[in-house]
Amino acid sequence: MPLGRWGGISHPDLDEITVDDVLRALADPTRREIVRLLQAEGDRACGTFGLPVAASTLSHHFRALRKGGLIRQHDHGRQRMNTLRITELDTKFPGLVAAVLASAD
Amino acid sequence: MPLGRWGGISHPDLDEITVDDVLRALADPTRREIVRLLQAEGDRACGTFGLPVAASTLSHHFRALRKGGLIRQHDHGRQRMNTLRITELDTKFPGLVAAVLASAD
DNA sequence: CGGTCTGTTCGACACACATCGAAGACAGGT
DNA sequence: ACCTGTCTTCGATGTGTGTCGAACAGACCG
Repeated sequence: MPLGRWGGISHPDLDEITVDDVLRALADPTRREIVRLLQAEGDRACGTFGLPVAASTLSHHFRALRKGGLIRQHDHGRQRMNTLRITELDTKFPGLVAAVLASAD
Repeated sequence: MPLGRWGGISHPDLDEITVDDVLRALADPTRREIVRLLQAEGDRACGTFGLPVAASTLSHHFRALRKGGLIRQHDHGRQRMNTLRITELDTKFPGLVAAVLASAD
């Protein structure tokens, strides 16, 4: 009996997040694009990014961002909302995310 | 007839360096350590980092850093010197490398 | 020239990862 | 109850990458 959208989404504490986590998460262009859109236009559901990848791939990227501490997720009806943890992250890695976001791909 | 240390080491122009190159290069802890030591203690030869990896692995990492635009190399006698391209990089990706270097692993 | 030191190249290997389609889980609406 | 819309999980696949040892190239020194 496989489980569907389960788990009460788990987010790492700020203390647990390493620079390695963050850099590995940001080392993918699709994920950087997600983070950029979140910063530019605010919170949004997983399906509302117009990215040229399959839904399952998208899901994989969102998990990577969540485990890397880049985003926070919470369910809202049938959609899953994403929020940038940029303020938190900036206290631990000052300027890191901002510098990446400022750099066009 | 394999070639040895050949090629007149090739470095990418600043224009060619993408944020993807830089982030992929910095996404490895060994390479981050190399960059940190270069920033902290200045230019040095490949063999003078006390890193727990084989020489061939080291060589692989230096090439990754060079192709990613992070360092510049030039031969000096039998050793190869490494220089951080931090000033150059900072004009293109302001604060990026500094933010990474400021974050302890 | 022969030996040594430094660093690179070459395979080979294991593992991580981006990608996809198919199937499943849940929430809402009809 | 059923269908639909949204997202996740699973399994498979291809590609990338970190690691190593062995062999090689070139510089220096005796």
